[in-house]
Amino acid sequence: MPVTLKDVAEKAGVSRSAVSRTFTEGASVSAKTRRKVEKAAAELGYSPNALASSLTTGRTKLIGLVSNNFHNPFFLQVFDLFTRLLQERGLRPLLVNLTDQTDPESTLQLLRQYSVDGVIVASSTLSPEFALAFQEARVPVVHSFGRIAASPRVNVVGIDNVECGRMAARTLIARGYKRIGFMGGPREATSTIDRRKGFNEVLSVTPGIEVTESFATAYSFDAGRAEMLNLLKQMPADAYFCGDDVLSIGALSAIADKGLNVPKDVGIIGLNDMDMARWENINLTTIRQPIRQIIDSSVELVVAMLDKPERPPEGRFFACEIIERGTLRPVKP
Amino acid sequence: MPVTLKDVAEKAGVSRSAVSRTFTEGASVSAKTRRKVEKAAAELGYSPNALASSLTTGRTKLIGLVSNNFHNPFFLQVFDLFTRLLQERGLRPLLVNLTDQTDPESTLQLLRQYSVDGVIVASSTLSPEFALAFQEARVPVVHSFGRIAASPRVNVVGIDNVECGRMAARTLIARGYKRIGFMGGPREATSTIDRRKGFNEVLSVTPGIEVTESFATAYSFDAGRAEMLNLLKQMPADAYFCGDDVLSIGALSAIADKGLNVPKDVGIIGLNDMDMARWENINLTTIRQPIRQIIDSSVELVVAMLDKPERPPEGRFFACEIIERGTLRPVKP
DNA sequence: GAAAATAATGCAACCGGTTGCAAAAAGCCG
DNA sequence: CGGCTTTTTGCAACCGGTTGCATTATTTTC
Repeated sequence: MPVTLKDVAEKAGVSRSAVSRTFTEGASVSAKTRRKVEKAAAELGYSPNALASSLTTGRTKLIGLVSNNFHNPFFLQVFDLFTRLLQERGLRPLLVNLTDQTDPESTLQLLRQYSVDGVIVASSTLSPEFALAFQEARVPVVHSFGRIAASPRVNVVGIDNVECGRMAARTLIARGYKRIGFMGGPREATSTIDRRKGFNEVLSVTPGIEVTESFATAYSFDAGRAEMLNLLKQMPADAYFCGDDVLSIGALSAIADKGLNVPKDVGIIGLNDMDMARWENINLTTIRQPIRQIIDSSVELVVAMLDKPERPPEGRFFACEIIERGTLRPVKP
Repeated sequence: MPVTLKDVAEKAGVSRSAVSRTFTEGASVSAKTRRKVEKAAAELGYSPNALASSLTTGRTKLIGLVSNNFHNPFFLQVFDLFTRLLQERGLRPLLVNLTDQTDPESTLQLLRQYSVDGVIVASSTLSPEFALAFQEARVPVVHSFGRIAASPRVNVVGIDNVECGRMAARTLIARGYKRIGFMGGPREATSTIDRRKGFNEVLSVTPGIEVTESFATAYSFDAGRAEMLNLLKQMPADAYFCGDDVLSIGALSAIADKGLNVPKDVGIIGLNDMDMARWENINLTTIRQPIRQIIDSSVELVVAMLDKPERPPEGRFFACEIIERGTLRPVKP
């Protein structure tokens, strides 16, 4: 039923090769032939089958977009940007929702069956090993929002979470908070581990600070709220560095429940600067992750891999900045 | 470089057909051959190329997932569910972000190039014509969150927005509100048109009610906030039915800014019951859209179309329910 | 205007699979 | 064990394209 190359060739009175060349960038076709072919193609409503051509060219222009963060509104922005940027380059995102299936094997196999040209792993919770499995299978891969490494074994684009931990600590110290809490995301997430490390690194060399720590079970509102409700049962700290923004918002709701005031009674600083953080009824002080740059760079990197698959892995990390809003008290004069 | 059917056939000492049959459900292969083939395949790490096989079978198991709602957090839930349900059935979502490109032609062509088996259009703002273009091109299509029609020309799954408008109106009347506002989404969105219709239908036959109406420029926080700030310049109504939840949250932030109390000074009812609506610091009274049922049903319908492409178009609509939370005053005793 | 260089074209093989068909192998029966 | 039925197997053609190569047409050059 769908119209093929052959149909167009017959209608235009030329060979199949001629039709194929008409639709191939930089192939040799005379103006006359091209005209005939284009006319026939338009009349028949022909458009070339990308999958058939991929058989010989070895390129599908499909990019696997793999994530396990379908509950964090921050990632809607991530998907929006990724899909737009990929589309702009003529690439097509094949979306994979990992749910709790974090073993790379089955995903690798799936994406191979579809001959994706490359893979983007968008996750701040997956271990570097996940992306590494693709790399080892010689599938071009970039881990976005992944863990920093001095000499990465796989392409990674993201932020320096250790440095973010330091920034958070310094910020809280500068505001004069003395009893400070780390309320991390899931214990095993690399982002949690790294942020905690940087955070403690600074606080441990600062005299007169009392540090506590706890972990939410997920990067989600409910987990943040539950954890903060728990913390509020005893005497809470003066201020918390929360695992991310959505966790922070959960914590804020718990604090409001208890009738405490933010930032007077408890201060909160988040991380991500998701769209919602600037909403006036949330107004969260947070550490901004330069999402646009991260995603731009990830796409650029995966495209570079397509052209040069043997390109050695690279790590690209972007600086974060503190976004001052209303959930921390002002710096002491 | 990747291992093919031929490699496996040679290693196993059988014909290519034998290998193909081993991996084809219900094909005739002896146990002995199957064993040999599976052993060879495992050793070589073979997995069949889904795209090559699609050439002859005519099935890619790719489903185009098309949306223009990448800014509404409600749709993260939508994408989560769609991808999970499709994956469970062995289907692969090819994601298309419409941005402002709402002309179906280029999307249709794109999805044809990739020979998608079917298409799901997930949008409450696109006109029915969008999905219709696929239908007319004989591409199995389902419009999710689309507009209700008595005898639809294309498969649609969603809610009855007119009835939702009525529900909202009745709810506000029951609470004793007299000065009532409709704060719609984009003027041209079918969902806006329909909700407004049902809303006015009820209010126009209720004596003693004063109705006003206005429209936000998008289903977004900022648009909701801007519109409400505008409304608050003059004397606002007692209660508003807002286009959707994210719009409602924007409106709530504007109201809080002005120092007014919800629900005492102004009442708000939204629509969707997105995850965020139940967050304790939002606590939005809203009309719940049965998202799970809608998406289940959409996937089921698109699968049914794959098996029977000539299936006549069907409309499936689900009932909504009022979710009482904190943004409307209680019913008068 | 003829020879040489360049461009355009079609043939045929190939990409990685599937499948109808006829031949071969295996199973069944008396 | 021979004849008959059923199952398994390989051959070869095909799905919808691309591409190297040899052939033919066109252009350039003197």
